[in-house]
This record gives sequence, C-alpha cells and structure tokens, in this order.
Amino acid sequence: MGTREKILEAAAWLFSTRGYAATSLAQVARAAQVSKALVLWYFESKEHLFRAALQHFLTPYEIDAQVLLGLNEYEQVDKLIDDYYDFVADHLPSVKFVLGQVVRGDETSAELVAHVSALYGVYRDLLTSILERGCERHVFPAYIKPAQDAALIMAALNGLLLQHLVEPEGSPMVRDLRTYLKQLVRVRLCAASTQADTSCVVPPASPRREA
Amino acid sequence: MGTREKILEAAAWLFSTRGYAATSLAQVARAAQVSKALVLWYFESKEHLFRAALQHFLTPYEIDAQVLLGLNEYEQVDKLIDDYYDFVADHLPSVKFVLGQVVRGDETSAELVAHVSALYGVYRDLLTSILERGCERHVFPAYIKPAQDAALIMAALNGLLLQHLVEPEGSPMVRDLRTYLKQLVRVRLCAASTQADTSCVVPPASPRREA
DNA sequence: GTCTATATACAGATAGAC
DNA sequence: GTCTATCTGTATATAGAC
Repeated sequence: MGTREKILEAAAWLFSTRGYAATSLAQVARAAQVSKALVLWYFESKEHLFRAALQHFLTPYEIDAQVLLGLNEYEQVDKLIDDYYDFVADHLPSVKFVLGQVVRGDETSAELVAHVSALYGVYRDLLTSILERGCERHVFPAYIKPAQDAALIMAALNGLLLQHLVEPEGSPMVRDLRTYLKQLVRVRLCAASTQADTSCVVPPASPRREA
Repeated sequence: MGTREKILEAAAWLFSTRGYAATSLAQVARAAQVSKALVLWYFESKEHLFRAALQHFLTPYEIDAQVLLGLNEYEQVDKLIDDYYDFVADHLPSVKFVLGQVVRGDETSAELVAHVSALYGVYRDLLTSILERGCERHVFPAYIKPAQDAALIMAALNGLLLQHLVEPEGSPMVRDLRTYLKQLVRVRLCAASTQADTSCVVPPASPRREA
C-alpha cells in the first residue's frame, strides 16, 4: 500500500471515530507512521485531507438492484430489507461518521450527506416501486400506499440501526427485531388482500373507562 | 438572567451545534459577552463547563405517564406515539447533541447517553405494558407480541425523527408519515381480532392516494 | 519523497489588578 | 465578580536539508 493511501486510511479512521476538530495532523501522522510534514506534502491542508477522506468513504456506497430479479414481490421486499440492513451494518464506521456530520450540519461535508441521502432515496424508491407493482398486480392488499409504507419500513429499519448504534453490544434483540419486522411487513402485505378495505377501520372514538 | 446561566446557555448551544472539540472557550465567552477568564472563574475548566452543560440538557428529560389515564388502549398507543414524537421534536437541539455524542462514543458523556437511553426505555416499556394489557383483555389480536411490537413502533418513530433531523426543512412528509404510522398501528392492533370489533367503521380520516 | 526545524496562531488555564 | 495580561502547550503550516 502506497504512502498516500496509508495516510488516507489513517485519516479516514480517525476522522470517523473522533470527528474533524478532535483529530490532529500529528495523530494522523503517527497512525500512518509518517511525519506531520509528509501528510501536508500529500494533502495541501487539513481541510483537503478531510475532503479526500470523505471521498474515501463515498467509494463503497453503491447499490445493486439486479439481485431482485427472479424473486416474487414478497421475496423482493424481504431481500431489500435484509440488504439495506446488512449494508448499513457492514459500514457502521462510515455510517457513524456520516450521521455525525448530519447531526451537526457540517457544511464541509454537505456533499457526503447528499450522496448518502441519495443512496437512501434509491433504496426507498426501489421499495416503493416494488410495492407499487405488487399493488397493481393485486398481489398486495388495496390499502397499501406504496410511498408511505415504503417510507415507514425504511424508517423502522433506520430506527433499528440507530438502536444498533447505541447498543453496539452483540445484543440479539435488534437482529430478532429485524426478523420480526419482516414478519410484520409480510402480514401487512399478505393479510386478506381480497377482503374489504380495512384501512378505515378504527376503534371506538369514545373513550372506554378503565377500572 | 445571571451571568452563570448566560454562560451555561451559550456553552450548551455551542457544544450542541459544533461539538466539544470544535468549541473554544473564546467562542463561549464571546457568545455570552464575557471574558474567557470569567468562564473559567465560574466553571473550573472546559471539561467542567461541558459537564455542567450536559446537566443543562438533562433537566427537561422527564416523562409524565399520568396523561394516559382514562384512555382506552388504542388511544393510549396513539397518545404515546404523539407524545414521544412531539417531545423529541421539541428538543431537537438536545437530541442532536446527544445523538452526536452517541455516534462518536464519547466517554465524557456516557452519563448523558445513559440517561437518555433510560428515558427511551421508559417510553418503550410503557408502550409494551399498554400492549400487554390490551392483549390480556383481548382488545388486541393474539398475534401481537407486546415487547417486539413496542420496540418496532419505537424504531419507526426514531427512524422518522432521524429523517426529520436530516431534512429539517418543513417537509410535511414526515408529519404525514407519523399519522400514517398511527393508522398502520391501529390497523394492526384492530384487524380482525374479533369480527365484532370491525363493526366500528368510520369514514377514512385522510384522503387516499391512488396511483 | 521524506525528514527536522521552525514560524505563527490559538487553545486552555493562571495571576493579579480593580 | 469581572477584567487584562500572560504563561504554556499544541495546532496547522512552511522552509529547507537530504
């Protein structure tokens, strides 16, 4: 591995775990086993180094929609849920970093945030189109609103991943919940599609007094 | 407002928006319109100031479970969802800050993270107990698993709030999704537990989007 | 390309006048 | 309590030897 890449990798790691301000060039240099001056020889300034590190993060953010071919609608939804979850779980350091940037609205990484948002949008739109197709073909019940259901499924996934982030312990809870989410989605997409529309079924409006 | 409070408020704001490392005492002093030395006179060190700011954030983190009395199970679930969402939305700066600390696993704020996690747990457990009670009384369908369903609802809420964070623009999308989530939960909790319960059909609350 | 040495700025923190 | 002046360490960045 070239010296430049060594520096870049060290910088990416440090920036992602400690943030921009809390990471010094001296730390980067030490981690990369070079001198401070060499870091600035390759990357004009700390700012430039940071931007280069961002690009390093962006590289793996791609999505392959081809894997869904040949599956029925239910399997497609299942697979998309699993893929999204696994993808984010596999890139937790990057995700942490991006989330950190998002949270503090850092202007220097607007591009990164936009890129990740776009990727998120791709997943959500893909899920939406699967649901749409399922509805058109009457495979899914009529009360499914593709855009909204897709958005909520993604929200639930992001919530689980957030929990995964807060409790990085190998708590099997979150993994179980992913399975439970898939079951729940399946029930919703399966449930009595031929029955009358149940989307307008609500409980009694008048409060029932408790004992 | 006393000088100490003025400093504390400025510090809390800066720490929450820029993070610990990127916030200097000079910035805090300028924001509070005092000298650097005075900041350190009130708060022994930057570290102490930070911890004091954390306490400032913790104060509003309380929950009032009394508001659920007198509501039936469905209304309780609805209200809990709304309350949790509104609470977090009303404390977005604090939440951003906490999330930032969580994301970078900052040791100095482990106490804050623990406190917020505990609060989250309270909400989730409250929701779980509502679902449990509903199941015991056969108001909710038998396929409901209180713990898992509660966790997923909370995850979905957190996902929505995360989205709210990323797109702070007044996009009505997220707010609509909250309503849709409540409908979806209601359908799940209502659906055909007993056919008698489906008699309570009212006109759709919101217009349906047809593709 | 890689280093040491150094310039310059700013950080957190202290001393002491008022 | 509040300030100015200052100390000390460390940050980014540059200069120049090799």
